Amino acid sequence: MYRDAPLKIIGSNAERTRLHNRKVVLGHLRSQGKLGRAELARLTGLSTQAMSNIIAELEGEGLILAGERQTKGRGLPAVQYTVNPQGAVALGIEVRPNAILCALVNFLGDTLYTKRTDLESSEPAVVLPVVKAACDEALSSFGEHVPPVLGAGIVMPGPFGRVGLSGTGKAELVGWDDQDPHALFEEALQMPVRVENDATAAAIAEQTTGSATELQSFCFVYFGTGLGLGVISNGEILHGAFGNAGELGHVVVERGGRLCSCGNRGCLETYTSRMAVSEYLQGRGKSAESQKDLSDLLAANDPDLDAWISEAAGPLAQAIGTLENLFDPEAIILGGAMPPELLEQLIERLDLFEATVSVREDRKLPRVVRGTSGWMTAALGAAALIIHDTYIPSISKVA
Amino acid sequence: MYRDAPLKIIGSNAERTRLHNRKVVLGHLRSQGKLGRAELARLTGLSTQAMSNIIAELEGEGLILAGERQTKGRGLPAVQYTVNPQGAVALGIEVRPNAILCALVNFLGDTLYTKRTDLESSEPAVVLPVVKAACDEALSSFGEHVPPVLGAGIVMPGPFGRVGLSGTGKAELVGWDDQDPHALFEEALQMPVRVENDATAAAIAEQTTGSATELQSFCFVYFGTGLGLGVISNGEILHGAFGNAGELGHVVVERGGRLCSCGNRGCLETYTSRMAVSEYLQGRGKSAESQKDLSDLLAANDPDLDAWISEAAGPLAQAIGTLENLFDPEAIILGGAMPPELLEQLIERLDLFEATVSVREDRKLPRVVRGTSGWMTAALGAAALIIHDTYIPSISKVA
DNA sequence: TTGAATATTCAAGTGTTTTGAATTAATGGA
DNA sequence: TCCATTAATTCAAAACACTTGAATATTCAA
Repeated sequence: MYRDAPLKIIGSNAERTRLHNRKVVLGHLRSQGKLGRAELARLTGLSTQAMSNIIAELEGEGLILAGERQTKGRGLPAVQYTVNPQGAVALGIEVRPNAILCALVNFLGDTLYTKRTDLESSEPAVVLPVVKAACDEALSSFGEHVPPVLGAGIVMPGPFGRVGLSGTGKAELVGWDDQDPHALFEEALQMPVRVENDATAAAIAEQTTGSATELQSFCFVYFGTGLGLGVISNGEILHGAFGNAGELGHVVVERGGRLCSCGNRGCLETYTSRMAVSEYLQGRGKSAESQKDLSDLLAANDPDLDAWISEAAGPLAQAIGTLENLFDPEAIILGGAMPPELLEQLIERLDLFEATVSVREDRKLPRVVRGTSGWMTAALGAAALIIHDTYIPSISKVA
Repeated sequence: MYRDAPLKIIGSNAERTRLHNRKVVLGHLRSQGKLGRAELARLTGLSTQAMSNIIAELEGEGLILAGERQTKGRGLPAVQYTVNPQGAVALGIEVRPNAILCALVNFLGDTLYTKRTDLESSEPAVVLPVVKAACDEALSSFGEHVPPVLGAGIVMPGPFGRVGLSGTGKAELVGWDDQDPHALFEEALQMPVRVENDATAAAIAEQTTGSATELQSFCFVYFGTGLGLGVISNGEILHGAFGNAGELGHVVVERGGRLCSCGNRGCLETYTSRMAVSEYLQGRGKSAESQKDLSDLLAANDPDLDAWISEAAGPLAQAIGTLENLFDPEAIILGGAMPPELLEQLIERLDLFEATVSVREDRKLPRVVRGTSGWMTAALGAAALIIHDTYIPSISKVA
C-alpha cells in the first residue's frame, strides 16, 4: 500500500508462465464449475498437452479434483475437473481500534471459521501478537493435517498514511500512521500478506462468494463506520496511488450542506451511513447502535427510521449517479454493516438519475442491487483477497 | 469497447513471454532514456543472457539504437541503448461529426504530421474511406521507406452504445450507435486499431509526451465539447464495463442546479466547460467560439471572462475533491480545448478542499496541474494509445 | 459394423530463459 | 607500471514449458 519508488514491471520466464497459466486454469474452473482438459485448452488458448501437464500438477497438489467422464455427443467423454474446496485455505483479519476479527475460508472462499478477539490497544506491538495467535488458533482445528495456507488478507480502516482526512474518523488506528502494515504483518505471520481497506475487501468477497460472481466491473458501496467504496473494473482492483481510492463518504453531495467531521460541508456520509442513521435516531430518543437495533426498528415499521431512509435515499442516488458516470460499472452493490432489509428499503426508494451512462436498454441486472451485509464482511473479504489472487493473474510489478 | 461475453483470460507460452519481455524492456528504456544490458537485466529481473537476446532482436528490428559504451566505475563499460524515435510510427484519428483529424507520431509519441479533413456526413460509409485516405496520405511522405506502422488509435465522441446520455450532446456521431467501430476500422485500415474516448486518449498522450511521464496514477480532466475524464490508475487505463467511464461533465455538483441538456440539474459541465463559457459570454454579447477568441479575451483582461472563471472554479473544485477521494491519484491534470493561460487562471482560483485523501505532507506535485491543451490533443492521444500499448504489457484477455 | 468425432496420451521438437564458464575492458592498489 | 578486482558481455549447454503430430480410446451415427 505504501510506495515511494515507481512500480517496475518485471519480465517473465518459463516458471512465471506456468504460474500465470495455473491461475488462468483455476480461474476458469472456478467460474465454470466443471470443465474437461480439452475445453480448458480451448478457453485458455493453450494446447491440450500443455493443459494435461498443468492439470496433472494441480491435481497432484490437491487443488483440483477429477470427476466422472461426461458424455457430450460424439467422442471420448471428457474427465470433468473441479476446484477442490478443501485444497487450500486463506486467513482474513479485520483490525479495528478495539478488536480484531479473524476469518478462515476454504479454497472457494466459503467461511470455515470466524472469531472476534478484543484488543487492549491498537498499537502495532499489541495487535501483531494477537493477530498471530488468532491465526494459529484458527488453523489449530486442522490438527496435523493443515491444508496449504495461501496467505492472510488484512483489512485496516483507511485512509492509509497521513492525509487530509486523517484524524477525523472514529475508526482510526493509533500508532500505525508511520508504519508499513504489509511488512509488519508479513514478518509476524510468516506468510504472504495483502493489506486493503474494508470496502475493497468487501467488494472482492462479493465477487468471490456473493452476488457479483459474474461481474467484471462493479462498485461496492460499503457501510462501515463511514461509507467506503470498493471498485473492480474489468476484473482489476482500483487502489489509487496510495491505496486510498474509494473514500465515498467524503464525496460532497450538497454544497454548503451539513458539517462533516472532516471539516467540509455536505459529505455523503453525513446523510447516508451508519453514523448518520444512529445520530438521526438518537436525536429522536431512539438507540440504533447495533445492527439488531436497526433490524428491530425496521421490523416495527418505525416512522423515524422510515423518514431517515427516505431522507438518505436522495443524497445516495446522487452519489450513485456520480459513480455510474465515472466508473461505468455493470452494477452498483450496496452492502456492509446494515441490515439487509434496510438496504433493500433504501434501494427501493432510490430515485436514480435517468441520464447516466448506466441507463442502457440491454441491462441484465438492476442498476443497484443488494450485496452481502453483516459485520464479518470485511474479514471475510480480506480472506477473499488472497483467494482472488490465486485465481486471477496480474502483471508482476515490484516497488 | 463493445463486449457481450465475459472477458476470458488466456494462457501464456514462450512466444507471448517474449512479447511481454520486449514490452518490459522498451518500457524501461523509454522511461530511463539510456540503459545497458546488465542494468536492464537487473531492472526486469531477467538474466543478462536473456536480455542480450531481446536487445539483439529489438536492435535488429531497428526499434532501439546502440550508443557509446559508458564508463561507470570499475568493470567493462556498458553499451548504452536508447529507443529509436524513428523505429516505428503510429497513426491517430479523431472523428468528429463534421471532420476528422489525423495525426502521425514517431516511436516516442512525438508529432510528425497532423491534418484536418472535412466530412460530408458522419455515417460510417462516408467516414471510413476518408479515414483510410487520410492515413495513406499521412504515410505517403515516407515514400518507399515507410517505418513499421504499429497501428491506429481512433478517438470518437462517447458515450459508446445507446445509453441514457445518448442524443443529448452536440458532438455525437449519427449512424454509429449500433456499429462496432473497432471491427469497422480494423477492416478498413488493415492494421491494429484501438478505439477510445477523447479524454482517455488525452490522458495517455499526457503520460507519453506531456507533463505526466512520471505518473502512474492520475486523472486527466479534458475540456472537449463536453467535459471528459481520463483515468490512469497504477499504470492501467480505466475503461469501465462498456468503455464509458469518465463522464465527468454529467456529475452533479449542485442539487437542483442549472438544467443540463441531459435532463438532470446541476451537472458540472453546465458550469465548467467550453460550452459553459461560450454561453456565458454570448449572453453578454461576446463571442467565444474558438480557442483564440478566449485567448484574446483573456489577454485583454475581459471582466466577463474573469467573472466566469471565478464562477466556474467553485464547481470544478468540488468535482476535483470527488475525484481525489474516489481515485486517490498522484495528481489531477487539466487539459484539452482551452487556452493554457485560461487553465492556469482556473487552477489558480480553485479553492481546493482541505480534507481529501490527496492532502498529504509528502506531495511532490501540486494537487492540480495544467497539461497539454489544444484541439489536436485527442488525435495525438489516439496515436499515443498505440505507442502506449507497445511499451506496457497487459494480461491478454479475449472476448 | 464401420467411420467420424472427440478426448487424451505419447514422443519429439521448438522457443525462451537460466546457468556457469570464458572473455573483455576498466579501476584501484601495490 | 603491473596485477588483482570488478563489471559487462558472450558462449555453450541445460532446463523449462509449451507446441506439434501421431497414436489410442471411447462414443455416436449411419
